[in-house]
Amino acid sequence: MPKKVDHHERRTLIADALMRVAAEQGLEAVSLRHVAAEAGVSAGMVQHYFRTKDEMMGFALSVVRERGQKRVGEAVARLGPDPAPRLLLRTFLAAVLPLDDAGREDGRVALAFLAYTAVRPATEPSLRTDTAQLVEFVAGLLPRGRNENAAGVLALMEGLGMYLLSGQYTQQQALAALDAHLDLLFSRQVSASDG
Amino acid sequence: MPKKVDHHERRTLIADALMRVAAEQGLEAVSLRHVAAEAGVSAGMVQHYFRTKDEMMGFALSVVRERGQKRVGEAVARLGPDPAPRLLLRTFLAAVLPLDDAGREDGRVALAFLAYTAVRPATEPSLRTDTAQLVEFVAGLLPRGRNENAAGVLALMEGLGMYLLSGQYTQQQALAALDAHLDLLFSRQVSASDG
DNA sequence: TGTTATGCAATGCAGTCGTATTGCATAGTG
DNA sequence: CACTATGCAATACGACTGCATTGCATAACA
Repeated sequence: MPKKVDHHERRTLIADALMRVAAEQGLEAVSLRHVAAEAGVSAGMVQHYFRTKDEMMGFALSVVRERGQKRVGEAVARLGPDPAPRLLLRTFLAAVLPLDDAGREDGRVALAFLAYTAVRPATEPSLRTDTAQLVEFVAGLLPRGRNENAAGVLALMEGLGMYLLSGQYTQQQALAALDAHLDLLFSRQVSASDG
Repeated sequence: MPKKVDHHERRTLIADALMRVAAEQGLEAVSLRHVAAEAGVSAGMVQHYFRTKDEMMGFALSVVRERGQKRVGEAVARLGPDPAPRLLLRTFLAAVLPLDDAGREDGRVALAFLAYTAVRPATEPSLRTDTAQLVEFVAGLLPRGRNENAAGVLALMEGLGMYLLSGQYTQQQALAALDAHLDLLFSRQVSASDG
């Protein structure tokens, strides 16, 4: 059999180019030829590794997700064993937020994909992460009686991400809002009925 | 001079069709001919009322925003004069969330536009609402000492909206998260709840 | 009633799209 | 060495895009 090429590597190379195009010019600018040019390869090669455009999009989407999970995992691992719940939660949330350039680029792409998949139910379950699991994870880190706020924490994070991406909040504002929220969650309060 | 036609009405008619297409098939499916077909008019007429596609997009975007503001305004006005801060805040937030079908459609379109304008700085300032003013508005409704949580409230709302649109949270979950957050913010006060 | 600016439809054009097809160089196998 | 599956490039094709242009009916004004 002929040439041996690392398929996955080639596909990732192309997916990276796709994400660069999407981050800079939006998902509508993503075409086979455009991606090929960005990747510095021929359009034929893109076709060779992805039989259809949707297949390419799907693969790129999976790369985005994996990259995000990897970033979060590394940030958390950097905390060492048995970190304090609040610190762990904050690290997790901050790792998801698009704070540095790389994160911003990924965030732009993720946002584009979100709008993209909002219309294509086929690829949706891939992006529709195990949010329920995330909610449980967050709930486990909150003080007792605050379990009901877990979903809100994730929503706050997502919203902060959007405001960051659209440039309406600065990094400082977003982190301040995040910390203010954590203050609220981890502060001792008297609630009227059960909290 | 010839026929007298309500320009704004025609443009709105076309923009409505555009939003229907965008809500159902995404913004990439928005083309002059497609929108014209959806509106039940000729492609030439669309061209007649919008000299360029970008002009049409911009107008549709402004319609989305106006519609949203109108919905919020009406919901707030329905409260009557001098509503309690928490009720006013909750009403405002719930009015922004995509809870009914109409809101969901508008939300889809808004999301598509968000990703769209994320790449086109020209139209961005139009969508980049006076968020700062909103933050101030929210801050004025929060109990004293909670001003720093205003930005977080907006982010939470935005995030809940996204989770609602992507189907990751149900209405009940989103409203529960919203109320749990309000409970936290208004911890000393009467907790309200309604469907 | 004639004039004319306007509303609107139809067509054409250059460009891009996704994809199917074809051709070929080549590296690994027998 | 001969063979062949594979990597990859190139091209063709029909559909679609935004936009410019053209033509014409008509309603308001002179």
